[in-house]
Amino acid sequence: MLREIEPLSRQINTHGINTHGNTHGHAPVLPNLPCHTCHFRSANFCGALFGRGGPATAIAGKHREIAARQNIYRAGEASDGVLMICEGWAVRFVQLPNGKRQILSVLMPGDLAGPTSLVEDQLIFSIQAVTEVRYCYFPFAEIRARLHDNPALFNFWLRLTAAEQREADRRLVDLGQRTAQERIAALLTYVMRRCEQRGELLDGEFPFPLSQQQIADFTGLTPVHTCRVLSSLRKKGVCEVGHGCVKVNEPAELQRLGTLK
Amino acid sequence: MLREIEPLSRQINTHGINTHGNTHGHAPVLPNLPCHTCHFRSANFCGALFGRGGPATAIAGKHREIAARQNIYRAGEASDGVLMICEGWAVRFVQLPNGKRQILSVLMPGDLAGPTSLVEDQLIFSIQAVTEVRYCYFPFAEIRARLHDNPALFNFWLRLTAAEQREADRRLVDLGQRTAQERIAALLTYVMRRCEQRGELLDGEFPFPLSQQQIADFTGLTPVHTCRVLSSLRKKGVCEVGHGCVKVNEPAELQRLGTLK
DNA sequence: CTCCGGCATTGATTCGGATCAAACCCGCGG
DNA sequence: CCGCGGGTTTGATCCGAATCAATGCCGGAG
Repeated sequence: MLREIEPLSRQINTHGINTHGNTHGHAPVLPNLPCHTCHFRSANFCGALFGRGGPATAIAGKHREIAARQNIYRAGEASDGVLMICEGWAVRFVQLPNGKRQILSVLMPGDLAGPTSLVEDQLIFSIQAVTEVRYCYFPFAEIRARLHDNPALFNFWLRLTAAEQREADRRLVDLGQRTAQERIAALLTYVMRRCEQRGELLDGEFPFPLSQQQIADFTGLTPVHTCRVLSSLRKKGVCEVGHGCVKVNEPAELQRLGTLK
Repeated sequence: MLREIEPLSRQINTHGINTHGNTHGHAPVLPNLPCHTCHFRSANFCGALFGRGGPATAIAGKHREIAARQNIYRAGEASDGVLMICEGWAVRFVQLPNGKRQILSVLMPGDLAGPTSLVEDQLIFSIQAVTEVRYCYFPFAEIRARLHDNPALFNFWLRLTAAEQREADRRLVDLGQRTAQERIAALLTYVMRRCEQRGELLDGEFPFPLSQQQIADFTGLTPVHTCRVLSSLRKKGVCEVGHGCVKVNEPAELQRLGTLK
């Protein structure tokens, strides 16, 4: 059987959740969750930003929370800051006029959403919470100012943009050259790796809150065909996907399917 | 009739051209083409890098030249610098083990190749000259050092990475959601726009040295199907592609085909 | 408990693009 | 002048994924 992913709500905040698609500009700030209790206080971006034990309040990253399925950011809105996912999953996507959508990337805790948007601009993508999401918001001006006199942050930023570019390149190859099965296997492998790093991979099992529709939007397929591929993977005994998580029985085989060619 | 694209060779250098697939590390440096004669001396990257009329030699960007079809950079090679295309066209692509390739982006004069690789790394893509190419090479260390005390360069860099990201996102949508005709129309429109900016769009006609095979590799299609789509566009009277250039009869229609949905 | 609505599943059919194959065109070397 | 070879064109066929459609499966509201 598949382990359930526990909804990370509850103990934090069940009231006051934004339920009508607001942007981060309107999502409620959580007053009782300052940076010093945040999981990412000393990791990745925040670690570089704050330095070793420096005062977290210097650059007021504000924690906010938003319910699943709500938009965190909508394409075209004014954007004067960067946000980091602290808890939960989100997707960065482009909404097409004909109703289709392309998911550009999956955002997991620690990820910055649209980091290259350090330049104020009309962004073409939107961001939507997949699960309930707690995130943190940093104004451009603060970051840019600090990039100059904070070498750690500067290095982090260069590495980050490089990594984003490389990931985008990889996805381009996926969508341009690979079959449905390969794309889906690649996605599962990618998420598995990331969960492994976060210590969330237990016995081949890891949380996976994306719906089949969302997998389809990510891989450029239809939900129907996505379902068939997942069924096929299940029949082959490679893995099972559902109920908010994935159980991988044959990691090597999954890896092979996603890397091949 | 279609206007021929004049080979930009000749008056510069017909001897000494690298004809055996070397990397920039081995391509001959052109001693007689210092920065002060370069077309891009005061534009884009170089403009920001050198400042207003500052000494071009401070950061010795070295001009090199390479013949069409040769590799400028090969995936996996050590990379300790950034290169800028000064003259000619190149493509940035991923070579797959099964012989297929995915072209990630088309590089035209003024473009930086793999700019996000300011971090030394194993790059997953290669770069190949489409026409004869003259390019310029800048070591990472120099650029990084100058990013700190050169606000113009710093801003340029932020804008550049943002623009790259946005372009990658757009391509992801193309490959994930659009039909063959739409992808090809989008490519032609993109190149037309860029040529227009460079003043190379005359009477709907602009240089286009990509082969059908290369268009196919860019769009994730087969050369055969690419040919069919081009034929269809020709029959519709929208545009003609061939002999190194494109003649667009109905820009609005081409635009529509590439943007639609 | 039952009804209802959204997601997942499965089958039948269609269609866009790949693949296979043959001819064609044209520049080039001999 | 001829023959060669790489890229282009066109036709016939195949296949992967989309589309259309029906059924099943919960989970939540009443």
